[in-house]
Amino acid sequence: MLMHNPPHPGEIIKELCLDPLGLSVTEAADALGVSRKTLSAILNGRAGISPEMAVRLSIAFDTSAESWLNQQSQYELWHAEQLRGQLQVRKLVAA
Amino acid sequence: MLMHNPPHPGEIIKELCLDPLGLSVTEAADALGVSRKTLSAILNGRAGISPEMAVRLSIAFDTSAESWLNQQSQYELWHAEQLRGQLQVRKLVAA
DNA sequence: CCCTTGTGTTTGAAACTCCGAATCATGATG
DNA sequence: CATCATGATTCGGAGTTTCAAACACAAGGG
Repeated sequence: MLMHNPPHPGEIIKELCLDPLGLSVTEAADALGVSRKTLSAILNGRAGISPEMAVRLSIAFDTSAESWLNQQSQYELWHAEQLRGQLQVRKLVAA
Repeated sequence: MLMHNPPHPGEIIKELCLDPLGLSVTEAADALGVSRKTLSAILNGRAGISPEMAVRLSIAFDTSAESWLNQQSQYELWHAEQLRGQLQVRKLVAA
């Protein structure tokens, strides 16, 4: 079922972008053009990756904005899927 | 560059789900378990597809929640990309 | 003609999220 | 001890998703 609880994208940013370059939160936030608080919240999973933030990440780290946004989507979707059984929805098309 | 302004996902829902089945906004909203207002806002592009709504759509129309959420992401990303040049971001990795 | 019913949309309010400025707590340096 | 940098937290503002209620509009029935 592949029901593995995915890590929040901020964890990925830290491990994949900040740590390898030895960047502090302050340095990275400054480069990204956002406040330390904003980046800190993302790294600690208290904020998601907004579309604008995805573009910022893509510029600073030469990656694809789409991949960051998709990771965020997958993370949010996993949590929404946990509620699938509780949603009162009527099927309109045969399974 | 494929810079085609993408339609908001609500338009897709209407054309791909409601219209083929001859469903009214009222009927579809009722089946999805949300208010008419909520669905109306989505169809008219004044609201996005939330993760929970993506799961609702996947149940009612036997589709993948991921595809709906990805369409929403792509739509938001396109708008964010329009601001790419205005963002004050410093490259941390060589292009 | 008026009244009811059904349609889609809009208004008003509550809850939530992302963000910056300011503040706090911690640890290092002089 | 005092100072400073770092990361996290609190406070407030702006935007978004949601519902309940009310709105405008059309189509029929009395």
